Amino acid sequence: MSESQTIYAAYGAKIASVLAALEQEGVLPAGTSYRNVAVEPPRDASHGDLATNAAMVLAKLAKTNPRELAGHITAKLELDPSIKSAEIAGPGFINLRLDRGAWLAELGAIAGAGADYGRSSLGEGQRVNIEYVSANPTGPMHMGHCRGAVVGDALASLLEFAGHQVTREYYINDAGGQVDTLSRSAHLRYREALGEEIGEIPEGLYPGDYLVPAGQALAKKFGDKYRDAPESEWLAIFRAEAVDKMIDMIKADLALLGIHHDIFASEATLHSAGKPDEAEAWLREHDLVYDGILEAPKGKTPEDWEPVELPLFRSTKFGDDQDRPIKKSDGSWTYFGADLAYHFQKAENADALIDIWGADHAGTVKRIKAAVAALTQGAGRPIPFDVKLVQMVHLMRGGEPVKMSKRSGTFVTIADMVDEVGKDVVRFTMLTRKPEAQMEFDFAKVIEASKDNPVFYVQYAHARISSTMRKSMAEGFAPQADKLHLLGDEELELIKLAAQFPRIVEAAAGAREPHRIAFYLYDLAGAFHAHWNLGNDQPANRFIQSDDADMTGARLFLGQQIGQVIRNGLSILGVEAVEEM
RNA sequence: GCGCCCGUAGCUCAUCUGGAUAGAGCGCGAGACUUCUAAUCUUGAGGCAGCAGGUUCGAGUCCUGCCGGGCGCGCCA
Repeated sequence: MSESQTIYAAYGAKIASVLAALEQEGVLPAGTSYRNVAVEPPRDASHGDLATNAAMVLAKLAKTNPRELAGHITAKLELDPSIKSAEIAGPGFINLRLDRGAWLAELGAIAGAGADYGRSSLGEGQRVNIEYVSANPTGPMHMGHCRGAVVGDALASLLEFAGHQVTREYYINDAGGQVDTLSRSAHLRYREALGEEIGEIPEGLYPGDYLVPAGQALAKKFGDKYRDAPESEWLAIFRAEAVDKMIDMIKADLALLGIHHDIFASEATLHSAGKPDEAEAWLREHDLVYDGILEAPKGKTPEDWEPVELPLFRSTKFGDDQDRPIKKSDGSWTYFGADLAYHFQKAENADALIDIWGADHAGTVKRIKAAVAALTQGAGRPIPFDVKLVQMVHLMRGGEPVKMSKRSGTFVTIADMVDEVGKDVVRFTMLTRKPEAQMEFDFAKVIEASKDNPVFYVQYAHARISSTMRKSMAEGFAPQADKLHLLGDEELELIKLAAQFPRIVEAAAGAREPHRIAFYLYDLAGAFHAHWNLGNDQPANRFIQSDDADMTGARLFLGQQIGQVIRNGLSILGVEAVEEM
């Protein structure tokens, strides 16, 4: 469906045609831009159903004051039979009150669109590449990766729902020193699997016992061939084998969260394809890479600092504080050197790039943005590139911080978390805070079945609706779309909130903030529960009226559509809409 | 020292990318409850949006400077 079927877009179009008419009459100058004209629900419901700032935004251009221009606009709007009143308020807002029918019709629109209600063409098929997770393949996924994984995945779904063509990508850092360490750690476990007593894991190797199966697999595959061989003979082989194992493990961990990437891009492959060399050659041609000497870092005084000539990328030309080396003094590529080439590779098949990073990488945002700007502008196709920083999650249990130690290899893994609280709780909770703010995750609180817990609250609303549908069907009732005029004012408020879903989707997608969907669902669930509670005091407000099939049918139809919107929202977040609790 | 992020009710957080009188939940005060799922409900108090300027019809939102908190700052990844 297109967004023109939703109520806000429909009235936005009506206002646009009024403005066009005023342009013809000469009240507004020809060719006026209506970019800043907004049609929104007023914050205060007593102001009406819809509000527009058109008169305030355009008054200057029309060489008049906002209230006078508003008069011209309202005069035309009032001719529309579905608009009950158009009032000028405050500095020049125009408040519209709509005929009840206009709102009731939105319920039909929800029913008609079903799982597609709220879907938008905002993205215009733009190809967006989102790179997220990209944890080093040296161990299982742990808490530090979790938030970025969920935020990235929800953002991907959100952008898809808003009409983008999304690629979900994972960058495997399988070329640096850490995977050499992994290889050596795997070799140790390999010797262990061959029956050797390895004792304490030496400092500098990965101690976690997740490498035990990898060692066993290597022993099975190679026998004792590499037990006493020099490192040079097995390092690369063991590295490749171990990385494969780690990636399998990471994929399994991600699957527990319902996350599946389209592309796993290997840094090692990038190197063997010569991409960094290509990028360097191109940058040198354009005088964006030169050989130079870095200044010693400020603030702290490194004891072993030695000035060395290195190939430097002119990131200062694009807003960075310092030019950055793309190769080390031993001639190998720096992480940045490879990452630069990697982003250029991604840019070749996308109209926009998004990276989701941990906040501890904030310091490298400028250089990579500089690199993307240099390379894509140079290639004649500059593309937008966002880096979303995701802040730390502090794990708590009943108000006490959960202790973790990297040294001993004991950290809370994603598998542990999902096992303890469930996928839906992990995902939803990670999305109930804006990503750039720090958050606490308290194991005790997130599984609490109470109003304080947003996951539960939203799912409970959906379960209540489902349960009502089951019960009413059993009693012989059915939702009826043609009795909606029987609905009362409180029910109309619920419809108005549900009707906002498409706007929320577009706003969240535009801002690239999936958490807005979570907050909206919490509001919608709250409104539903409040409405439900009316039935506790006044049985006449209950959904099922055993002596009134028409009223029951109308309310069931309403409930059905609220449930649909909750399902659509939860589906963006990757959280299940449960039928019962 | 420099860069980035954050400062909103006692606490945890929203505020729809500049709109009207800044909203929820927890906690606190006062009431209600043999239920279409009480896995609660109603209601009250509580604010100089860190501080000071600026931009404009209008600023929690944008800009500048301070203050406070967090993160980062080698050729690591």
